[in-house]
Amino acid sequence: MSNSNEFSRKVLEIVKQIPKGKVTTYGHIAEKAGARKSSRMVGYILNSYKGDERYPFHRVVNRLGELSGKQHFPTPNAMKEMLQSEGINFKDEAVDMKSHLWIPDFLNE
DNA sequence: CGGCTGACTGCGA
DNA sequence: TTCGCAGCCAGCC
Repeated sequence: MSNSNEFSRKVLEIVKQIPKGKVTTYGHIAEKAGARKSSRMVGYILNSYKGDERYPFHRVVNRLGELSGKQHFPTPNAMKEMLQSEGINFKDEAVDMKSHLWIPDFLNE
């Protein structure tokens, strides 16, 4: 299997594991998927799967907690509303990373 | 075939 | 502290 397919498979697998009420970052996903420097590819992959309700893409934010992917949801506020309905707190337009950051766990493939 | 873009990030000036 | 840039690389002209 090609590296790119393997990478996207891992990325999607990790996204599915993000617990409700938590978020993680493109960088952490990329690192766990085996390509630390390809955080940008993570967003690219999510974009190609957007609309697929099997994955909680709204739980992926940038390293500052900003909703950099909100433009890709049906409405501009959809992403923030989904997160808030899961109990996530915001400081302005950014997720409170200090209490909601979830880091992919190596014990939980 | 070549250039540009993008749901990002870390580092150096 | 803020700002620019290289690295990443699959798609779309």
